[in-house]
This record gives sequence, structure tokens and C-alpha cells, in this order.
Amino acid sequence: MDRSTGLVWLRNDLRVSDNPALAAACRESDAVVALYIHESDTGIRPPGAAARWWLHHSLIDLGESLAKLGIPLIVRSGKAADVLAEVIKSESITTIHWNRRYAPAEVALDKEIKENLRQQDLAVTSHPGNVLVEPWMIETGQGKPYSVFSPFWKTLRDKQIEQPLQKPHKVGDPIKPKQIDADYRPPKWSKKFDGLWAIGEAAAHKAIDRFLEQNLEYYPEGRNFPAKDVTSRLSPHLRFGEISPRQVWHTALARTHSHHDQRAATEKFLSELAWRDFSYHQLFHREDIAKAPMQPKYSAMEWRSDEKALHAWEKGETGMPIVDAGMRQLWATGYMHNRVRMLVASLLSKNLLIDWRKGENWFWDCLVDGDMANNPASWQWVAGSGLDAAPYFRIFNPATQGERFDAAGDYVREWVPEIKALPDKWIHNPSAAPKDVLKAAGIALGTTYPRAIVDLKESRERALEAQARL
DNA sequence: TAGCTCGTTGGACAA
DNA sequence: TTTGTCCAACGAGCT
Repeated sequence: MDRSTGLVWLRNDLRVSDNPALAAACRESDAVVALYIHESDTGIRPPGAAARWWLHHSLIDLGESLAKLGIPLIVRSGKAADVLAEVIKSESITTIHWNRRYAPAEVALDKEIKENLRQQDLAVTSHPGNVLVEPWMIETGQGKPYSVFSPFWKTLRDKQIEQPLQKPHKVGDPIKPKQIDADYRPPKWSKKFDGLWAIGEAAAHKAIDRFLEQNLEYYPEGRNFPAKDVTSRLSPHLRFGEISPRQVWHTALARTHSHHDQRAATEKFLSELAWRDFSYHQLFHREDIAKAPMQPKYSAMEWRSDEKALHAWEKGETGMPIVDAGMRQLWATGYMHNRVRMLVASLLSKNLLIDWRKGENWFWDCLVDGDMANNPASWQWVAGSGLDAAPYFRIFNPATQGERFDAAGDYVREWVPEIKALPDKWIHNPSAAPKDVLKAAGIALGTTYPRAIVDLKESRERALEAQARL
């Protein structure tokens, strides 16, 4: 008797519900096998260290969910085409499905693989599902990709976003999950993440439910205050596709319909979700946004080479409390509040005039949500080389921003405890504090806490001049 | 077509 | 203390 076996190649879609590729395979095949490849193809950006830790746990969770559906999850390393060929042979695969990805190098690789497999008379289908709207399905009146967010959002908002798919039915009796990443042990340093995060599809749905229930109404204002943190914390779940953007979209909308007063808050939240799509729009339509500035003139930017300053920034030892707090939060938790991400990025790329790509790389390695599209697009936005970037004169002042968004100093005191005895008045600017105030707080500048690494006023002028020369 | 408005997230300084 | 104004130039997107 002929039994057809479908293969689902999983990438950024580690979920069983609303997974178009998985659903299609389950629908049309008698048996289904899932595959994840740690890819070594050149041009394919491997996840950073923190994301790699997340991925490990997410695969274990997914393997268990798939096993309950009678689907084994195979995890391999190597070049995608080679691994696929092996698995297709050993599992007698007849059809292959995957959900699309959008970086130029990924698109090219997937296209090449698809053509090769089809030449071998295998049925290959790619599916949408990792963005709200496919990047080529949304364009300006002139038929061009959007480069300004507001009109992009206006157009996206009026689109009919596809309804999420149900979790597929069992294709066979439950099986015992295979061991995932048998030769991979999460690195020692990742111990610090244990207990901070709940990983996997169920955890992702819990996160959005909790957010909509508890935080949504405070979101439009509260999202700017790092100490309160009323954000959804969905970013790493979205990064690995433990939940799909359209699941988030429709879950939030469904909730709003029963709470009319929350409409504005929902709109704000969904517009932030749309920023993710806008980033993918850029990722798809532009050349390697992690490397090339989207505004070509920025290729001529005279970045400073300053390893010492870069290192101080990475370690959270800049002497700017809110910056240091953010960088330490990142190191300790794999995450940083969005407002603070902008501040630390502004300090690096503007005040320190260090190439944004160095910061982008650090984030990529440290963030559990380090995303192909969001991370480089946002860095370029702050640095000024991005689309729809802030006017050149918008340079954040960490002290002013700290006073505005962390007025009570709670965030700073949590992550920079060595200055916590400072009164609120000086908590965001210890380098300017009077001697007796510092002494009373037990702080010796340059010893127990660094002096400010740059003069904000001077470095601001320097950044303005450097950009004016472009 | 030509013109108009606006650009996610700000700062400095004057009044 | 708060409010208003200015800070490039440009090009996207709309009317």
C-alpha cells in the first residue's frame, strides 16, 4: 500500500496552530515528518548566542507538541539542501512544505532549493504566515514599496488580515519525542536566563492573554516607562514563530470588540505589531539591511573607531545610568525595554559616533528576540540611515530621557545598584552631582561608578556636524 | 501635474 | 514650571 509522507521544513514558525505549512502537510499526507535545520549555508545569519538558547528550548517544546500529533521532529545541522536531501531519502518523502522567510539571501536559497526539488519530481509548496501581509502584497499608489511608516500602516490597517488556522488533527498515534539537539548543551552563562522566561507555544499564548487582560489599557502611555514595563513581551515568541502575527492581531481585535473603551489602546498595540511587518517589508525589498545603510549617503559616514568606548557601552559602564541599566538588563536577561533600546542605540551611533553595525551585532548576540528584520531596521532608524528615520537633530539626551521616563529612578536603581543611594535629582546624572552628594551616597566617580564617557553637549554637536557633512 | 504636508519616540533655549 | 519655536533638506505620499 502506498503511503505518502509529507515533510514540513520549520524555520521561524515553531508552532502547531496557525502553521500553514504544517496544516497543508497534515491535510494531504498520510504521514508527516517535521524538520529543523541549524543551517550553515553562507549568507544565512545564524541566531545569536542568547537566541540560540531560546531556540533550543523552543524546539524541545515543539517536539513534544508535534509528538502528540504523531509527528516526529528531526533536528539536524548542515547545509539546508544537503540535510533536506538526506531526510527526503531516509523518510521516503514525497511532498515538502515550508512557511516563507524574507531576507534576500534566504529568499534566494529557498528558491534554489525549491527548483532543485521540483526537478526531482517532488511537490514543494511555500506558504505565508510569518508576517501579517506578504511584503509584495502591499505597495504605494505608484506601485513601489513603502518607505514611510504612516502610509504603510494606513494601508495595512485596512487590509483583511487572514484568520489563523486551527491546530491540525492527529496524523497518527502519539509518539515519544526524539531527543532534540543531543550534542548541544546550552552554554553555562545561559543559567542566568533560567526562570526568567517561559518558552514555547503555550507560553506565547499565555503571554498575550496576560497582556490583553492586565496591561493593554495602560499600554499607550505605559509602554514608554521601563520600570513599569506594561509591554507584551511577545518579541521572542514572535521571533521564533511560537505565535503568529495574525494570531496576535485577531486575538487583540477579538478582545477589543468586547471592551469598546480599549479600542484606542488596541490600535496602538497593533500599530506596533505593524512595525514588525514594516521591518520585514524593508528586509525583503532592500539589500542586506544588516550591512548596507538604506540611505546610501550614510556609506560616507566617518564613524569613529573606539574599541574602549564600545566595550564600555557593551558592559554597561558608560557613566550614563539609564544606558548602563539598559545594557545590563540586556546582558542579564536577553532583553531590553524598547525605550531604552533607542537611548543606548542613540548614544552609540550619535554621541559616540560608532558604527551602528557594531551595536546591531551586539544586540543580535545578546537578545533572545534578535530578529532578522526588526533589529537592523530599528538600528538604522536610530542611527539616521534608515527609512523614515528621525530628523538629524533628534539626538536623545540620556539624562533628560531618564528624568522623563524613569523619574523615580526605579529602573536605574534596579540595574545600577551602586548608585542607588543617590537622590532622584541626581540619579540620572551622577557626573554632574555635587561632591558632598556623591560622598553621602558612597560614590567615588571613576572608582565605584564610571564618569560619563562623553560630554553630551559636545558629542551632540559633533554628531550633527558629521551628519551635515554627508 | 504641481504643490502641499509631513516625517513614531527630541533638545535647547527663549519668553 | 510650562509653552513655543527653531533646528537641513528632502523625498514620500497624497490630493
